[in-house]
Amino acid sequence: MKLATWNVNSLNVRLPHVLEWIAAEKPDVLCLQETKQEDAKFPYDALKEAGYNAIHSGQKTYNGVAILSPHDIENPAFGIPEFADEQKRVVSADINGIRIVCAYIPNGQSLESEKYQYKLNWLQALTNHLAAELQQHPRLALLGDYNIAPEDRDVHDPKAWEGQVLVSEPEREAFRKLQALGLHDSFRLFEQEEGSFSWWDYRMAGFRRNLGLRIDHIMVSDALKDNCQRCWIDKGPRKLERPSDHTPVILELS
DNA sequence: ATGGCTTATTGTATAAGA
Repeated sequence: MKLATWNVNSLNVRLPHVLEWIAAEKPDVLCLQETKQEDAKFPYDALKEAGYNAIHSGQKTYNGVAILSPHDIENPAFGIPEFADEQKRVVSADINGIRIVCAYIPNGQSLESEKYQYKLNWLQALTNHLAAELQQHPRLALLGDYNIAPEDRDVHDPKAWEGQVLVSEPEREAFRKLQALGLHDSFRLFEQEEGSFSWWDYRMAGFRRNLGLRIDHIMVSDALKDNCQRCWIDKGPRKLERPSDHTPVILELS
């Protein structure tokens, strides 16, 4: 079983890349973030033709999350219960006996911004919610754009990023709180190349120079840890014309 | 190297992303 996550930065623009990618990779689950479109515009038909069912929670211009799968998508849920949020950032469902949680964690903008406090509050609410979810669903995976580089080795130039969002200590502490629930960063269960990133700035030839961050993650619960076979980042889509600034992360489960 | 890019919007400049 192959699980994947990809921030597409507008599904309207990126649909051709997504269709091409699912045809080639045939993921059992693909979580998308930043679809940036209302549900009425979501391309259910094109995905169905490609053999994929989908659930989506979207809005115009910003945010928007979806789960795609060729399998049945059961018990869908939207958002974080008991955390009122206009922004469409979470969608969950059961697929092949695994609780899939697709999240687009807030960026935070800057440490001084109100959006940063929103990010930290949001992470706390997600963590509380997942603690309860894990009681109900021991087999759980949290996939998405976390907007957190958990360690310095996930940052191309830690010195240059000091004091920025995505790498700050409170954000990393929030990541460790997710780990404390018994969630494992599946990428780090395996030996990986140095300089492995999932996002590169559009500017400054960031991709060509590998000036990236690893901020897209697939965490799995204790019950799934031993099923992890391989986790990797597919840089292929980042090389296409008009790419998303993020590229897919994939986890193979036995 | 604090943005040189890219997205969206009922646009022709602005906001946001990371």
